[in-house]
Parts: sequence; C-alpha cells; structure tokens
Amino acid sequence: MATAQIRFSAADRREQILDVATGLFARQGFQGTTTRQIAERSGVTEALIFRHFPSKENLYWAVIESKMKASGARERMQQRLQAGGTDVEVLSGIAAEILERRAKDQTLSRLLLYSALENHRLSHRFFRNYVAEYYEVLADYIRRRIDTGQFRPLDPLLAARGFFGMVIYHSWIQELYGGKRYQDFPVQQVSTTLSEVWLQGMLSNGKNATGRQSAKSNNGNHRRKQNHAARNHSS
Amino acid sequence: MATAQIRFSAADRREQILDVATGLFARQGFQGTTTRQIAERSGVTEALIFRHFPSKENLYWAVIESKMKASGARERMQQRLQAGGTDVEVLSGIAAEILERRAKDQTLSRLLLYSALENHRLSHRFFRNYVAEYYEVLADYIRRRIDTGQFRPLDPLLAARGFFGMVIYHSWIQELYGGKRYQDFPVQQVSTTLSEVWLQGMLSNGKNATGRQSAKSNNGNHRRKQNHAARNHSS
DNA sequence: TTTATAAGTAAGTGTTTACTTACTTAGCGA
DNA sequence: TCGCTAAGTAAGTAAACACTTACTTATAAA
Repeated sequence: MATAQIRFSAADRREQILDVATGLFARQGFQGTTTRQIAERSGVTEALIFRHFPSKENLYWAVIESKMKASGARERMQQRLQAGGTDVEVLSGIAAEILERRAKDQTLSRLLLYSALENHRLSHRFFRNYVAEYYEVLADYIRRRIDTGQFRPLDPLLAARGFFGMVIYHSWIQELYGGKRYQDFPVQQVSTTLSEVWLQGMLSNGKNATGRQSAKSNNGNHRRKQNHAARNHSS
Repeated sequence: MATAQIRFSAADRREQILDVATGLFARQGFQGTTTRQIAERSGVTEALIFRHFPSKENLYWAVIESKMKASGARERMQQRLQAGGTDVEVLSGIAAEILERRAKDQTLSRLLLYSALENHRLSHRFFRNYVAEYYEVLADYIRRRIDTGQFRPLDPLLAARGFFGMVIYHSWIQELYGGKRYQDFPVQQVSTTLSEVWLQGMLSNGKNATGRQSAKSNNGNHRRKQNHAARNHSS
C-alpha cells in the first residue's frame, strides 16, 4: 500500500541498480558496500540484484565502465584547447571546469581513487584507457608550444602532470580532506593563480629561474641571478 | 616444534601487532582488513589482539596516530629551507625527498588516503593536525619571498599547494595508478623539472605571463588585464 | 480471456565477521 | 621450588556477508 507496486522493465531496473550502486561504491568503496544496502536503496530484494548482475564484483565493474564512458572530459578539454583565446584564459578555463565539476560531484574521482587503492591490478587498465589519454591531450598542446619555442623544452607529459597535479591535488585537499572548512578558496582565484604560475613557469623567456637554457644537465653551482626588477617592499 | 615458543612482553607484542596492522590497513584499508589476518600475521590468536586493543577501530586509530608522530617530514623540510642554497636547489631537494620516500614506502600516503575516503570525519582532524602544518612551513617561506619582492604576490598557501600538488600528484600517478609501468621518470628529472617550472612561475620579473603585478586583494571581479607580453599564437 | 514470460520475492545456504569466555602455561621473584 | 601474575589460547558467540532456490505475480501478446 505504501509502495505503489509497479514493475520496471529489465533495462530500467538494471540502470536504477547501477545508479544506486555507483553512489554507494563511490562513498564507501567496494569492500565497504554490501549487496543488502544496494538492494534496500533500490527498493528490491537482493535476489533481484543477482538476477541483473552475476556477482557483486561484476556489478562493480559495470559501475566503473559506465562512469568511464559517461565523462567526456577529454573531449571537452580538447575543445577548449582548440577554441583559442590566450593561453592563460584557456588553461584557467580548464582548471575552473575541473574544480567546479569536482566540487559538485565527487563520485568519479572517488571511484577512481577507491579502485586504485583497493584493486591496483584492474585500476591500471582504468588509468591507461581513460586517464592517460586525458593527459596526452594537454601534452600534445605543450609539445606544439615547445616546438614553436614558446615553452621551455621539458618533457610534455611531465609538464602536463604538473598542471593537473596543481589543480586536482588542490581539489582533493578541499573536498576529500576537508580543507574547504579550513580555508575555502573561490574557484576563480584558484584556477587563475595556478594557471598563471604554471604558464609563466613554462615560458621560455631569456631570464628564467636558473639561467640554464638547455636543461638537460642540472648544474646548480651558479647562484640564481637576482632580478633587478624584483621589487622589495619588505614590510 | 616449528615455532620456538617464546613470550613477548606486553609492550613488545603491542608494538608488533601495531606494525602488522599498519601494513595491512595501508594495503587493504580498514574495511578490507580482518582481525583474523592481523592475528595470523602476528603469529597469535585474535583474542590476544583484543587484549591489547579494545576494538578493531581502536587499533586503527592507534596505527594512524603512531604513523602521524613518526614521520618528521615537517622538521626535515624546515631544515632544508633554512639550510640555504639556491631556491631551485632547495625545492628540488624537497621534491626529490618526497618522491623517493613515497617510492620506497607508500604506507603513510595510503593510510591517509584510505582514512580520507573511508571516514572523512576523523581524517579531517588528521589533516588539520598533521598535513596542514606541513604546507604552512612552505607557505611561510613563500610569504618571505613575496615580502622581499622576489615572488609574485599570490596567496602563499595556494602557491604551496601548487608545488606539493605537482610533486605528490605525480607520485600518486606513478605508484598508485601504475603510471610507473606506463613511463618511469627518474626522480632527478621530475624533481628539478617541476621545481623549475613552479619557481619560475612564482618569480616576479617584469615580463610575467599576465602582467598583473599588484594582486594583494584577490577580487576576481575586474577581469585580468591582458598583457601585450602574453603571446597567444592560437594555431 | 487465456497463457507464456519476465519481474520480483521469502526464506533460506554456508561462510566470515568482530569480539568473548573460560581456560592453560610460561617465567620471574621470593 | 613454589606460586602468582601476565601471556597466550581453544572454542565458542550472534550478526552480517555474498549468493541461491523455489516460489509468486504482474503484464502484454495471442
């Protein structure tokens, strides 16, 4: 009486279970989530779960795979990189999107983290098929800038990781470790600041941090030349 | 016969159990580790575990707390920052130490991540008492550089997170997601490259990426003025 | 209206879980 | 050497676990 008994089609029910399981696995991990919880939240019995998915593990991978395909983050970034605008505009736009998406919905990043911690074997495939490609898009962008001499000749993949590292790590600290309560930075400030730092760090102007131009060997024996333009308004 | 039966003192046994539990919790998380596993690997029965620790959860927090105190990472970084040398030397030294330690032993970082994912309430305290202080040390260093005019006037805490983000995120990808197998970067290259990028990005030379010089207040309401020096060759 | 089929369930299965109780034994001080 | 204390265990407990079996019922095509 309380529950109007309607029957879902198999496809609809499958998707509903998948949705419920996604939320639970993201919040509690594979080990921390029980099939009973999934059933309860789906409003069905456990038996039905096992009719749609042969095992809990199978359901887990169905969740991961569906999230993998749904994202489209790579395509959106590719568009931003091709759309034009100044470098700092494009980069801080990408950073802002990452930060905003993660602030709104952590399921994808939590699933990825949990799967990496709980089951490193299969998460490697996840990483290779999904995350690595994402970096490659920015790495290509960097490679072109290096070829035209605008960026310093550094490893493009490493440089790309540096950019994402700044942004994503900040987001983790805010959302995961509760840094948000400690100090909540506005997205605009974070994305522009980090993008500016990274971008200026990548540029190949005559006066760089070390005076070293071809950075193959790291001979740090000569001191950093103090820039005369550096104002010192010491308080 | 096989096992020479010797008795540990209570203190020794407690520490041994703590050691075993640390490894297991780091690898498998709280939910993924059973008291039976801990007992077996310690060579005792479960009952003894519960004589030393009133509950599994209590044992877990004993593990976290002991790891928290043992690290000493903050002190070591503080020493490096005070010891002198060029900025890039100091920073890449810090980066290299982080990367090397993490490559050798992931227990601390895995414990931290697991605790953040599994139990966000208590991991916030962990973060506040331990990790936040760590950032604060570098933030102080940055603040001084800003005051003397060497660094651009950016939020010091945000800039510090940017640096650690580059380094720690790279380490996560290498160790956690198996990026190491994908492409293994030597520690020296990573630490110097990332440090150089970050450092040059922080320097306040005349020609920076955006042209914004006085950014004490982070009011993002007026749009970043586009500098003529900022090249945008949109391809 | 009948009926085949697919959606759904009640009530289990054996196993594993964190934790307990009642007992045994090693080892050290007297 | 004797006896007490602390180290350690065997054998449980109830609850929770993933998963199964045997059954019921809604629904749409004939």
